Amino acid sequence: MRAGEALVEDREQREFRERVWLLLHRIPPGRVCSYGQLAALADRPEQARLVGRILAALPADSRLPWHRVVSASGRITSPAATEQRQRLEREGGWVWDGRIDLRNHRWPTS
DNA sequence: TCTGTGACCGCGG
DNA sequence: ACCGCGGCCACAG
Repeated sequence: MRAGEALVEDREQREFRERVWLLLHRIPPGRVCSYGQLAALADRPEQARLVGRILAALPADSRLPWHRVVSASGRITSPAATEQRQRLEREGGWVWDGRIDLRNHRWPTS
C-alpha cells in the first residue's frame, strides 16, 4: 500500500470518529441508541465494533453520554455496566435484568 | 507477519 | 428467546 492511501484511511477514520461523537452528543436523556445504529448514522453501517472502540477510547471525564449506547438487543455490554445502569436509571429507570426497553426509548425515533 | 481479542450484528437452528 | 457462526476490523503481543 502506498503512503498516500494510508493517510486517506487515517483521515476517514478520524472523520468517522468525529461523526460518532456528534451523534452521541445528540442522543437526548431518557433515550438510547445501539452501536450498529450509530455506525449506520455515521455512514459506516458495518462498523458497529469500531463504535465500541471509539467509546472505549473516550476520556474518563468525558461529558459525552456514552451510557446511552447499548447493544442492538438492548443489553448493556460495556465494561462499566454498573455505572451505565445507574446513569440510565437516573434518567428514566427502565433497566430490567441488564436490559433496556428499546420499544419506548430508542433514538432516533422511528 | 500472524494471531487472538473485543463496549457488535444479523442470520439461522 | 437463546446460542453459534461468520463477517467486520483496529490493535497488541
